[in-house]
Amino acid sequence: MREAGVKKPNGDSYRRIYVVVSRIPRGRVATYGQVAMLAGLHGRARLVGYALNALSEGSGVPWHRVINARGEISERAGEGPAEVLQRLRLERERVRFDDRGRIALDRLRWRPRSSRRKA
DNA sequence: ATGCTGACTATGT
DNA sequence: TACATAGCCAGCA
Repeated sequence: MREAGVKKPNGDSYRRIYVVVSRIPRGRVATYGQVAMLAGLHGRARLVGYALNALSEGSGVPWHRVINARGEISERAGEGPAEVLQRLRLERERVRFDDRGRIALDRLRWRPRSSRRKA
């Protein structure tokens, strides 16, 4: 049982995901799993990838701030400019990549107040 | 209905 | 650190 009897239309899931992604501040990143959890979809990280894939260009959703748990940009099927575009957009927000093309998640991961313990 | 695929992750080796 | 597995779930043949 997921959510203990709480009923929720699956179509609503994408919308929730977009809302969460839209909250990620500039210069910060979040992982697919993290977005899923914040959207009330714990354990359904793949769904986040699905939702972002369905996004259109002028959606205004900062999809480029979502990366995988290893701190890398996930590769899409086939080859496309999306991955390169994602890195360029992040670098423009001053997000740095190391030699292996990874981001220092410990340092740049977005920590919303709701999941932040007192300093 | 079944089976496969995919912008994923946690865990074990 | 890297690879293999199992779990995950929507969309499509």
